Amino acid sequence: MRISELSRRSGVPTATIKYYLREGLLPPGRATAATQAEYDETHLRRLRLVRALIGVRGLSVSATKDVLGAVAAHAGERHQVLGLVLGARPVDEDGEPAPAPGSADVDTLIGELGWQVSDHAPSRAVLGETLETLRSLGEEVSHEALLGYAALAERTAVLDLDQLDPHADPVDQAESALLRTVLLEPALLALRRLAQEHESARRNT
Amino acid sequence: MRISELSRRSGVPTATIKYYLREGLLPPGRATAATQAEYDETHLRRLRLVRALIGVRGLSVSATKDVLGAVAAHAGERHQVLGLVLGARPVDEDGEPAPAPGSADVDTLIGELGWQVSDHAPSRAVLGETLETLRSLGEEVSHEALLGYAALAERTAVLDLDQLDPHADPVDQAESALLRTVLLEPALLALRRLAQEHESARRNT
DNA sequence: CACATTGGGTAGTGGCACTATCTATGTTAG
DNA sequence: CTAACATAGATAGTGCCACTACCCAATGTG
Repeated sequence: MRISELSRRSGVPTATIKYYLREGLLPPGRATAATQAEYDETHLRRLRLVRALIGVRGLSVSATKDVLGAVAAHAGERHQVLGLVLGARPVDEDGEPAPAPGSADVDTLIGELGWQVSDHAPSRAVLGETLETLRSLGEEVSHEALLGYAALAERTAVLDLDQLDPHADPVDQAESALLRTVLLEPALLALRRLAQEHESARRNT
Repeated sequence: MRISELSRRSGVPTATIKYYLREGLLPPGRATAATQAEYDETHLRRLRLVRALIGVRGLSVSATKDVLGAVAAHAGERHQVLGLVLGARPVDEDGEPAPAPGSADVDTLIGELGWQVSDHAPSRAVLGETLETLRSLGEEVSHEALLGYAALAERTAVLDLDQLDPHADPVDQAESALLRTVLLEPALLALRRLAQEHESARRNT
């Protein structure tokens, strides 16, 4: 199909599609001539995926590019992909591992839980920073509470992985995992909010 | 204290503080003269809170204003506050309840769980939209899985509420709840990512 | 009473996600 | 075969947002 059909079927203006092509969010079509290119279903799917990541989850264009790049680079290594980027901190100038400043607290917690995660997982830093900020605002999260949250996170992760189709090919599986990891985030937070409202009402009897 | 001290103690430039004052994120100081106003510790705390919501959680300035306004308006009605705005959809032009398009799925789920949440909780819509988007991408979340996530969300909420100090005054309690609800979000998502990486590695033996 | 500081207001900046326009081709209906 | 229309690719422009810089009259301060 040509760009106008891609646009019509996705609801995304052609100008925006061209923009995504320039930014590398969408692979170029197969050029048939100097001013003609052919797109297929994979482009359409990718475009919808990009829109979902940007629109539903609120990722920036560059973060979206990083995420998609990570999936492409590590497809087949599911756990790598799952631990990756996403919320992520900008990497060092030189694009290297990034020191992972992860506070001692976080390291201790992960050790206690027996979790095996790579040293430079950006989530370590996110976790550390968030807890540090809360502490500075006088809202320390106790170690026990943290263990409780971690246990629930672990069960959530089990649920996440149970939903992957083990027969799908690695690339599809990685993409599916990505989609569910990232796009379910707003849903999980919404569930928490609703549960809080319910629980709070319950306690106030 | 005067604005320069507020700036020095918070690390926020005076120009930015003035901006927040204009935007209503920070209440004006007590004016002592035409070109002089006095700020106190509550301003400092509020300023740090604003910075945390914007910086750590990534809320926009206007969303931050809405959140803080909601807390002020509903302090004392903890469950109202907890269910409120936050991630939120922009309200209708007229600022009314907003129809809450919440899909039938979501209503069913909430009914099944026996949760008591207000009809116009924005989280309903967020949840519905997210699930709908995933479905359109061919990643349907089964009803059973959703029930599983909801159960975990409920336990998370219990943990959240357990950490509130029942002796604190309602306003402080509402603020504390807000802080923990909103600021813990990145931390909870980070825990999920780490848990996914661990669980995925574990399964791959 | 000289002078740096402040409150309040207005205008400017840089980044981001598009969006519009232009040109040199291509395609296609008649 | 050609006139009308649709690209691809490039460049420039737009609107919004979160600041940021500057200006002024009015202070407070040594």
